[in-house]
Amino acid sequence: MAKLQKSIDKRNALVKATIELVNNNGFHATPMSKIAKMANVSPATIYLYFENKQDLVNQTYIEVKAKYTNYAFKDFDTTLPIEAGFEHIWKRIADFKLKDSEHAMFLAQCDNTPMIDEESRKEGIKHLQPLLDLWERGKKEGIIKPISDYLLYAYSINPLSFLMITQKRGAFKLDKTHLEEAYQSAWSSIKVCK
Amino acid sequence: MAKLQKSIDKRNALVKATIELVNNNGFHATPMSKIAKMANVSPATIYLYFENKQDLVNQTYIEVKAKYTNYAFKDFDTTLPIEAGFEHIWKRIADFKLKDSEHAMFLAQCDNTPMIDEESRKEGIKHLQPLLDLWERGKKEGIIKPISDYLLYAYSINPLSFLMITQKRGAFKLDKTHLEEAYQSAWSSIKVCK
DNA sequence: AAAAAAAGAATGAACATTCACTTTTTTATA
DNA sequence: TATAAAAAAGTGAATGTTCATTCTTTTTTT
Repeated sequence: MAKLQKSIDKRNALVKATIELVNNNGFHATPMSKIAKMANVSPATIYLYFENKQDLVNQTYIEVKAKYTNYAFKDFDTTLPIEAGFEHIWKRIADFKLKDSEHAMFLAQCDNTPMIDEESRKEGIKHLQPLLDLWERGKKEGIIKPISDYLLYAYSINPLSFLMITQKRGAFKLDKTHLEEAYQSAWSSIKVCK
Repeated sequence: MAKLQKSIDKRNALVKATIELVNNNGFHATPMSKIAKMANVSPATIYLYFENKQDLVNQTYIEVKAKYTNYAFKDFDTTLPIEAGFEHIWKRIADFKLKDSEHAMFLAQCDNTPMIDEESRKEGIKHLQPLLDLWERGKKEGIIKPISDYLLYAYSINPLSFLMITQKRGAFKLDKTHLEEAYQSAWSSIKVCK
């Protein structure tokens, strides 16, 4: 138990260090030695927990992605009406992206780079189902536009990544008002408009 | 003249090779030696045209960004009504992102990575002014939502990057119909809705 | 005392950049 | 216009560094 405990702590420290360094320097400039130093561990120790650097990054990605989707769909009530259900999920995702920007930033970087194995990427996408189901239902009820899920995602969810990155760069700050405006834009873009 | 000609060819070949390799392998896995090989040039020659790797990447970024905005605003008529003007720009941007996906992909990767100097990044943003002017006018006329330009961009333009990447990964194909749907979503998200 | 975990130092490969030399182009002179 | 000296462009092979990974030894746990 003590042994396991200790191990998990080190593993977590390594994952945390990876996220932090990749966020600040990019994958191309985060050597194993720095990861080890930041996690207070010898470089050799990393290899007790991970096969190699790629494995470390893949596992980190999968872990962060899971944290993201868990947060997004926590307490989601599938019986909610479409708009309320969407608003709930949207606001939780917004919350995650803007408050936990360390993790969100890491995901954004992974999602736009050939840094992650295709396999791990697929692993990470799996958990979006509840949102897809909601959209499916919304299309049937004539509330959501009958268009590809990729389009719905691109317009209603993905903009949050851009806003998060922009905010992180200090170009502007997303406050409560902006957030409500953003939500309205997201909803306008996918709802059926008369 | 002959001399200049030759130089520009090599320089272009280097820039082109950089784009291609960074697209396929990521910045972290494109060594100068490969860039040189792909451009049919000795590694040492790169340093006749660029200070170092960072400089090569920065210059490539600025060049591609300029190509993008030039394309987007070519023949733009500032006297067009708001919606028609927006549609024109939007469709040109869509055209660029989907048809010239090599360049668009490179920009997407640069925009989400600490791969580019902050200075070069600023250099690249400068040329978006015509769109911002259009929005300004649209807000005054009560046609465009009176919200931050960052929000307008996030919802009406940025989704195209996501769609381009998704398409590049082979997950789905953006055809004519999708494109019209995408435009409608973009416009719905920023227009004032009664 | 044996096994597991961890460490620091070593290894070898890959890399960005520079060096010393060669080829090509330009310029100046006849 | 032809030619030779000078300059520029280009090269392949070093150079020194950085890095991922492994090896050997030490420390901790069982």
